[in-house]
Amino acid sequence: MRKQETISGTIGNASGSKLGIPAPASRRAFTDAFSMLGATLPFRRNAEIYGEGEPSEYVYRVQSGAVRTSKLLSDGRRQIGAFHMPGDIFGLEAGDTHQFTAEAISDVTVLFVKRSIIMSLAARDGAVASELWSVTADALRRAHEHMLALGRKSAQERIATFLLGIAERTEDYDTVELPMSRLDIADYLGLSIETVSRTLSLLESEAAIELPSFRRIRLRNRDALSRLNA
Amino acid sequence: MRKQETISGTIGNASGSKLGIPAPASRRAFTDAFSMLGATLPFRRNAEIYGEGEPSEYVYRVQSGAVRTSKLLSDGRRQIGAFHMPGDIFGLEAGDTHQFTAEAISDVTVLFVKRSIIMSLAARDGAVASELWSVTADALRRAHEHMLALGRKSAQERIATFLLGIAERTEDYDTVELPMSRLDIADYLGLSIETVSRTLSLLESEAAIELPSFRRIRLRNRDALSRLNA
DNA sequence: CGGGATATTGATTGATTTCAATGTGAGTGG
DNA sequence: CCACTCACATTGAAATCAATCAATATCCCG
Repeated sequence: MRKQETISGTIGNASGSKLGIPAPASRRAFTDAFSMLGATLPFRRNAEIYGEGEPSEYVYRVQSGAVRTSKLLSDGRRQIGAFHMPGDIFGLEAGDTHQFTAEAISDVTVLFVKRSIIMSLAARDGAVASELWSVTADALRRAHEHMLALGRKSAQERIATFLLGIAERTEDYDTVELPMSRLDIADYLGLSIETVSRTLSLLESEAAIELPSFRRIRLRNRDALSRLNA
Repeated sequence: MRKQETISGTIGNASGSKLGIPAPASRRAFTDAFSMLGATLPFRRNAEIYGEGEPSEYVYRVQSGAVRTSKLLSDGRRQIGAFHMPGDIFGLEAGDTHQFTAEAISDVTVLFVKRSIIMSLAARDGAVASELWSVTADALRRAHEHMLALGRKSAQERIATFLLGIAERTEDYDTVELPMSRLDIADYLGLSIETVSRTLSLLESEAAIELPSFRRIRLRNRDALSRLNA
């Protein structure tokens, strides 16, 4: 598998990013263009959407399901840069080839638009250009936040940060439905699956969370998690 | 090897970033605007240029010297996101407040321009908007590359990646003059200073590098380092 | 030529990984 | 509907890499 990437962060709602500049009315020019121009494409669980090193011809938006973007080292070690949830843009990168691999975590539907179309649209329409920048700058902010976790946080802190981050964009404020496997979480957080598993068990034993099933986590004590969020 | 920024970002020559779109003539519209409009400001070694959480009123370009941008955890653990060298843009972020602290590593001179001016310029001039996006997308690419190092690389691999990345943008292809301390390197690579020091010594004992003085490193065997670059 | 900051080196500890079973759950076919 | 199976997850024990604790050593500065 190859990889490339685009936006990172976590599950960031790319379209919700804010401009630093007063451009309120134009905030959705790019997003709207996507909705108008985008064609729909479905992918099965684990299918590759694009691979690292491939020409980056299209830009994507998650319609339903979840997508991971990751990079591999030559010996197979993997770093997931971001999980993309519905509404998130991915595949928008500097350069002509994807720096990441994008894969479907669950069955997903994406919208896609030719990159060249996005770019020429941006060249003509300042509002589009502005939102285009915002989406990228927001991804950068999340990437930086994640660097802090990877470089300086303990396993417990990384898990706590991850859980709170996911919960933020969940309907049910307290119960998180994870679309991704433990391995995905491990590769996102720079840990082994065993450490992820052990740390979740530990947090459960401390009554910070509850694990009703593999893919479902109930946050019982946000304060405890926030404290770990350093 | 070319001047690809592979690494860690840093020191990236922001103005040299490539668009994915044919926009050759406009590549320096933003950079040029900076040169025209920017006011000069000097900072002493270790002086703070701006602090995390402060309103992000200006955008900066390094004129001379080196700058680090970093984030702190509440207990003082620090992650340096990037080192900025002459020509690099920094301080350009999503949102109205800085997500980082920027400090002078050595005595530095920076150019700065009001963010609002940059933004309205971009709104009017597609070439500026395009380069603005490129600069940010390029920073994102480096951040992602660095995430891979922080999440998945060993100490030796991180150091090798770091050295090759810095050497890429050095005049003298073989001898690297480090503007930053071991502590800065450690906080950039997510290691302790002792591990940085030990790893450099190890690489020296393997004849991959030579350490004529604290701040100077000679690369004696790039292949050995590249092998570690995974 | 000192002196403090910065860096190296050594010894030890400790968090996380790795290796190794065991457990659990969802899907399939009888 | 149940049994089987395979992928995924948990748990345990041992090994390992890097952090921490602790002295020196070196460099740059005045």
